[in-house]
Amino acid sequence: MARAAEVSPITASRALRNARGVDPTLAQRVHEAAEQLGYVPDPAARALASQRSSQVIVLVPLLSNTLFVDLLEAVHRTLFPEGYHPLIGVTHYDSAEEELLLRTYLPLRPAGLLVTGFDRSEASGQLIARSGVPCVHLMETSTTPGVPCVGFSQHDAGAAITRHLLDRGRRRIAFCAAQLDPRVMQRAAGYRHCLAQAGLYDPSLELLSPERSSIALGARLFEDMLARAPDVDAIFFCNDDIAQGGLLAASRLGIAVPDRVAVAGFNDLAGSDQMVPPLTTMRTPRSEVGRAGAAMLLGMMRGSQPAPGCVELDYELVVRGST
Amino acid sequence: MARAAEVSPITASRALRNARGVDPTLAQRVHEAAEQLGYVPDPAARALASQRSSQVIVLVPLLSNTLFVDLLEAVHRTLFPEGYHPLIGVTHYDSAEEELLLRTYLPLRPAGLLVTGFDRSEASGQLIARSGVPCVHLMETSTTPGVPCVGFSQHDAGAAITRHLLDRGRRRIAFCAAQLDPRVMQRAAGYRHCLAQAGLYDPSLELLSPERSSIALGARLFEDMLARAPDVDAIFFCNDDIAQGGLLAASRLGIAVPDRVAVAGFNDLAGSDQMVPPLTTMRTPRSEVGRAGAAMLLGMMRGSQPAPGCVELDYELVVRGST
DNA sequence: TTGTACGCGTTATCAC
DNA sequence: GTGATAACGCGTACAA
Repeated sequence: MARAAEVSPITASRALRNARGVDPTLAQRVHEAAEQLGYVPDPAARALASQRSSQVIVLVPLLSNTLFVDLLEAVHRTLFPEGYHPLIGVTHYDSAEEELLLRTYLPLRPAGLLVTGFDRSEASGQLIARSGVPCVHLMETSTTPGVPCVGFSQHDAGAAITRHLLDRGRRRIAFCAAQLDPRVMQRAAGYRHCLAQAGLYDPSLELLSPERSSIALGARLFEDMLARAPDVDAIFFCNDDIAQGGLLAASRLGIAVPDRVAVAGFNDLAGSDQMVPPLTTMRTPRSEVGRAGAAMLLGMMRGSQPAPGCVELDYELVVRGST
Repeated sequence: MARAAEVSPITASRALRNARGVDPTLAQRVHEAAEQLGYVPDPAARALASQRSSQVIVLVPLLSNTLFVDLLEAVHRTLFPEGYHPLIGVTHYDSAEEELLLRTYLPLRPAGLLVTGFDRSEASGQLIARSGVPCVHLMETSTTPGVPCVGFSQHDAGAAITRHLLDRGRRRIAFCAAQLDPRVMQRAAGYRHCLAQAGLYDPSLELLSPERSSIALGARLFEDMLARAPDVDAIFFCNDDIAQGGLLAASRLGIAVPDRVAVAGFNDLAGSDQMVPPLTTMRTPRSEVGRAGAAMLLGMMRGSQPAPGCVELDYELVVRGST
């Protein structure tokens, strides 16, 4: 290949990497030769020599929540054109799985690492830190300075939608949650904070299930909640999927929404706008989190000087018929 | 590391790969030494020397359809414990994107390749063939012998659910579809075939939209279909998400399901059992497709002698309240 | 700006 | 069953 372009191998190498310090004429010749020969540099040899691959490990809890699909989509759109290749790992909210994924993929010497939230095992944290691989945390914000992260305040967003229910005149506002991951618990804290300030917090109106979030579970939680506290006049579901399940249960049981019970969700997932009635929810900036997080990582991978801090994004209340 | 175990590097290499022809005593010593040192073989060096990595490229059209998420989950569960690592690529039903992904990832010298269906560009097909990488096709079946694939007959499944509607006494059976990928069109063919045999095929009852499948689109298709042919007494939606949208539209418009119009979906996605009324649908074996496809690939990667052919799996009609 | 010499960490080959 | 040697195909470091 270098022969075809009549340059030394190293010049070809530099030209193909678009490294600086190569005569444009030679670079041109190299690119043409590569094109004609269909030459593609071997990523393995490249990784071995440079101790760095073009892969970026992206760890998400699930793919069954479209939230993370949107996030991944944005990450891909941002990284791929820059020559970095996302390698998706699914943790299932399991720190042991996350650790195994890190042990498996960190030896690939990835160029970067994108992880969800801050909650992980001690061992995982150390694996990341000792690897020296640039890492950005997504979906949450941190108060610790110097930690690269892009997210929004789950706490405040949870409080904001609770306040919306208060503003609608509701007084017996319940909270139904599943999964109970850190971000859900932060929303729960926001809910409590908001109601406590209003003097309306009642622990018996919280229904927390460790089960995997699903539409079917939402239906069950809705029924359980109404059976337990028939006087509830609003329910804040921690995620749109269980909120949709709640709305469907209401429809099945003939319970008027929002007249008898208002229903609010979280994340504005697909289909929420099509429910009957349409679901009030909090639109969270997951695509923007993916984009900005990947962009921050790009900077770090290329050796940005100023240590990037924490980027806090906005969420948006979407008021629809269910409240 | 080899020093620590007091053996030559090559013996260590063989021991760690569990290659045959190593004294169990030495192998033991090597494994212990690796354990103590926290030694992990470098995948890049391994790939460079052996011309083969442990990665398996998996190409799916979308992640927003939980069908493919289930598929990927099963693939991961099958490959990962065997030391192979799925690398997910999303094509968005775009052959140019698929080709780019192949051009990008094939140079990694993956151990195997898992692709969705048979419909791809000439160039993509050649890239795969010339790479020599073992490849299994998923979700469809092929009549061509010798092509490794795991799937089911989309055509017959489409015909079967249409027959169910006939059996329910419906005579004006419509077909609503989105996305219009090859598998959707095969279901359409099954629908036509079934109705034509019954002498009830009416092209004006087909509504095909190239738009991306979604709940919102399903609602729109439902309304359009009823406006166009008020005498429709059943609608077969090509996928559960648009079927769910149809049911929600019916609920919103006060159209009785199934009394006025029966509704059937396809794939049995999350939430279909929670609809009001619950959605009749075709349960497709995507997890089994993932598992069996990955298992077939495992055989090929390890050099199975008998060229694996086509595995055809079963689907299952799930009758619920909507019909 | 370009080139030389070397090494990255592992496995293939072939001898012992 | 085990080991010596070489090579995999690039990039780094330094020299020119």
